[in-house]
Amino acid sequence: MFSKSCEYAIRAAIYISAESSKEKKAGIADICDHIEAPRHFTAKILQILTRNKIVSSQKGVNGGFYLTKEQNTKPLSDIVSATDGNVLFNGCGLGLKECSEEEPCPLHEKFGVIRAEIKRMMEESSIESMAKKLKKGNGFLRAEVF
Amino acid sequence: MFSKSCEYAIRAAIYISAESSKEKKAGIADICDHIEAPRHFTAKILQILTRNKIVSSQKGVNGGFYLTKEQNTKPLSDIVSATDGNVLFNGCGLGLKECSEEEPCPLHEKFGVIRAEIKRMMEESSIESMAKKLKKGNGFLRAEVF
DNA sequence: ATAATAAAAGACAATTGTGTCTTTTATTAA
DNA sequence: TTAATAAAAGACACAATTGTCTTTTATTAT
Repeated sequence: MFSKSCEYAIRAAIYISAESSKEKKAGIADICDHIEAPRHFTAKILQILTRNKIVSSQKGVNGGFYLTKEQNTKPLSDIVSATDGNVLFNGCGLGLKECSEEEPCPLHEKFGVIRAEIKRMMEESSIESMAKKLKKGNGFLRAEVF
Repeated sequence: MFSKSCEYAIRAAIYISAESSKEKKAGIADICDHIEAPRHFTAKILQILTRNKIVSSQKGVNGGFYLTKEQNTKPLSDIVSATDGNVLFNGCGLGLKECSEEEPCPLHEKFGVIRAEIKRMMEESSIESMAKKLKKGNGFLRAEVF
């Protein structure tokens, strides 16, 4: 469904949000530990998110990634668009460039419904609402090590 | 959502079904013309489908691909499983290996609903029902050239 | 000012997905 | 039985995605 980049991006953003609520900035090493993601690759992805103003970052001592109040309210759909583009939200299920109401693919109608629901799900899920689940202990971003 | 392989596979299967209903076997060149897909790549994908008994093939003169009555009733989900595996139908939206009811990712519940609907959509759509739309002229597998 | 820190950026490597071309095998019409 | 046909199979080639490593830049505590 989503690319690896997107999966890491969402998980990282949620973790950063949770840490931000504790007034902490999160460093890459810390983030990757907690979401079980490859370090340098995730660093790149976070650069995309900062360029798109989805997360904030600060260099230097005591620096790291964090979210402003406004950024916290952003929907996961923004992360998907930034990493994977909008094909998932707009594209044809069978990959046809010219698929439309006038010239639909055989799956057009059914797929349209699904696509709209995916979009709605991601638009309705804010980063902070996801982080909230983490903090309440009924949400995980990696397998727990006991 | 689906891989290119899967998109071509579904489109090819639907076209073969439509031709089959006219008691015709479809050759690769013909198939690729009608679904706008790369020839040799599609040939490979059709090998996967025949190995999985989703389509039938016959070599030699007057040979080609066709569907038996039973194969015609198969759901598109079979094609997805054959080409892309079952990650889309079973996997975690955020790519967590260990995501479960007990240890869910923050998107678990919402994504579960979507995933089930995708699965249902593909299980409820038979190859022949898709081919029917083609034949009725309200379904296309490529941009029409006028 | 300096050293330590941490993100940004760039170069590169490995893997997977996609696509092309050629040879082989099976089938059938003649 | 032979020639023509069409799928199967195998060897590559190219591109995109994913992942690693190193260097640079900005920030801040001292």
